[in-house]
Amino acid sequence: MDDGERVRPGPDDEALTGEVLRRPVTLADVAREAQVGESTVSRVLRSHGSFSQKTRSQVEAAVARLGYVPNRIAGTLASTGSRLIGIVIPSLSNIVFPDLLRGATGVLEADGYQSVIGVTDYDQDREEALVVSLLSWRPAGLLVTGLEHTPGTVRSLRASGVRVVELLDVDEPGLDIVVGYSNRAAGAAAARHLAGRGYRRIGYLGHDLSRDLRAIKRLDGFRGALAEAGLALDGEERVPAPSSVEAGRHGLERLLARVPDLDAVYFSNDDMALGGYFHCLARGLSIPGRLALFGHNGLDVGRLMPQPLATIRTPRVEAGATAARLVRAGGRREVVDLGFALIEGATA
Amino acid sequence: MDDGERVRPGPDDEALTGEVLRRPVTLADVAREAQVGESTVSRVLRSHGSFSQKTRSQVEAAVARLGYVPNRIAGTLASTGSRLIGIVIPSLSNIVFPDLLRGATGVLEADGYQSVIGVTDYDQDREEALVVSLLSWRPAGLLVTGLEHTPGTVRSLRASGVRVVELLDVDEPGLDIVVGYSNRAAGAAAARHLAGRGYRRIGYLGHDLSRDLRAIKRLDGFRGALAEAGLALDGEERVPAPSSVEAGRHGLERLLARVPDLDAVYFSNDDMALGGYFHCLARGLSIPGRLALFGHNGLDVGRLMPQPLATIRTPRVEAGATAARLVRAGGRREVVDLGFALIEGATA
DNA sequence: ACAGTCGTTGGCAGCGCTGCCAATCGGCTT
DNA sequence: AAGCCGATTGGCAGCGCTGCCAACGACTGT
Repeated sequence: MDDGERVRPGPDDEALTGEVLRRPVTLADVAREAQVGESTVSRVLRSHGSFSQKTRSQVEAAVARLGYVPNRIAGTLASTGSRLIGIVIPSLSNIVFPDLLRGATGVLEADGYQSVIGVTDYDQDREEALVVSLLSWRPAGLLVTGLEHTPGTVRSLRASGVRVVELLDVDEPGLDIVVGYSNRAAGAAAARHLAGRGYRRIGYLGHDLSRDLRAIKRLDGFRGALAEAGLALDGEERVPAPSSVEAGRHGLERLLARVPDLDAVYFSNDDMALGGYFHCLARGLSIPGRLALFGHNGLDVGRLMPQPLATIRTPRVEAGATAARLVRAGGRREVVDLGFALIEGATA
Repeated sequence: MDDGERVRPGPDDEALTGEVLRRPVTLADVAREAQVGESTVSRVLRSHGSFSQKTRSQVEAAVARLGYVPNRIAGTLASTGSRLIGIVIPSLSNIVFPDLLRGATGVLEADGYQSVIGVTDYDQDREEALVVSLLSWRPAGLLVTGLEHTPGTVRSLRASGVRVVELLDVDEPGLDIVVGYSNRAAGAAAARHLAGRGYRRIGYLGHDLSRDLRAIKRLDGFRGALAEAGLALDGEERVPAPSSVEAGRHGLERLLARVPDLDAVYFSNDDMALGGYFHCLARGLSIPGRLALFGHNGLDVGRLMPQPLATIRTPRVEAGATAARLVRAGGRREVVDLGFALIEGATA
């Protein structure tokens, strides 16, 4: 094959070069190999525009022969908008957020998008830095958890002009699209359930809430509904650590030590509740006779305990999937409340 | 400020334009605003090369005034190597993989890298497609789970020249860097533990192993060590579904129905074992008197059960972190066996 | 006073691809 | 037979940034 002068060594004219030294294959190489123009190769690879069937096969053959992998960095720069979606979550330790990711990546990967993730560790300043960092990749959209952000984060988000979906909370106004459920309402539903069942000495066991705004809202809703039922929290314990089974187990022990005559406990989430359940099992406390337990999230594990956990199932995977769908659509600002479901279980 | 002819509208010369219509701020805008050259701005922003303190402040002021966010797409194209690391995992439902991600993102984010993730759903063909897709972003490195890949995946990986780390398994030769532990050895250790404790009627409860090669290796190691102790598996049940607490609970029920006189069960992982534990609790089977349980992974939840789960703690977060460190280093091919720890617990 | 140095700085050619536009080619209409 | 139209194709100017190189003082040593 003669293609005249060549500016720099190409992959096809130096059989002696080791693989590693060889320069990457570019679209121009494919064009030369397939005897067509660069734009034609580009069109074929993206199935965009028109070209003959013959051209298509030539290009595909050349691509296979050279092992060409398109460079999306270049493609993105040249066109407008990338196929990247940034996802910002507070943690990976709590299964809630992997669930969110799962919902989102499922939809995104099916459409040829890639997810770039960032983990804030519940730190709003870290979130701000991550948002800027993600925006520097010029993503097609951004999913962030929660509605509370620093002014800097809001400014960057606004200025970037990218579509933003805020997740898992609909209790405050959002920036653009909001997908989730009402944590206040969930807390209230839990309280009404417990009050309705006749529990009167109700306690609360939470984790470190200083950064978990949604857990605070649940507690807030819980307290409010309790008050409407003429009740109040009779005991409250907060473990100064992230939510975990361990915090739930040891926290309940401490809570009961301080307030022994509680007849029900509302936990900040299911992990905590599972820990509490284990504590009761270990101590031989009968459930719900001696003590009723109520969680939040509706994890699978709760459903499979010998006595299914009374809890609230939250739409985590659905929220991720819905967000992934909306973040690419051209629609306008909106709030999608996916609701939640109270699971009666057998522990309350 | 007079800067002569301008090719297209800039963000600073059309006060009447709405935010949305305004073209994004570029490095050239910052240079103009700061009265310096583009390369100078670039140097300042990357703290690379030399420049005066005065210049630095001018540039920083201009950046702040314009709200400039660097375009890493362009930066990556112009330079060599991106600040992206691709991470391919089989699932997000099993906490093992979020743990891996956690270890990796912790290290990567601290160094200004971003993680692009892909979920294969335990499908090797999907993995192949994802690898190509991730490579098209020209990542600085790639983390993939496991050592088994399609020929196509291997070819793409090799051809790309990017650093690859294979995770969570060291039982076969790898492509480049390998970080994990021996699943065979873990299975064997479990078997020796059970045999050593005097259990003789041993069963196995697994999930759908057709795609989970590491679980197969554990079972393989388990069987081997059992044989060395003069024992064999007396019962085996495989739930045709991904591992879950539910599969563990119902699977154990079926296993015991078929082989009632087992005195110990080895589970494919802790989720399954937890389900088994719940089944025993529900049925009032005493543990480990009537039946001993042994898991795999060493999840927190197992440690907090009324009777701590006998299991093997695997280095998941450490593997992610180690991989993240090595994938950027210039080192040579190597295998890093992080080992595992047998946790005696109280269920076996 | 002159050449050599070092710290700074700006200019500009790409990086690999896409979008736009013009050119080409058959086949058809009038 | 001339003119027209749609399908197909190639050329090339950027996209925003980095890397290289030359240029420019301000000093220094001789």
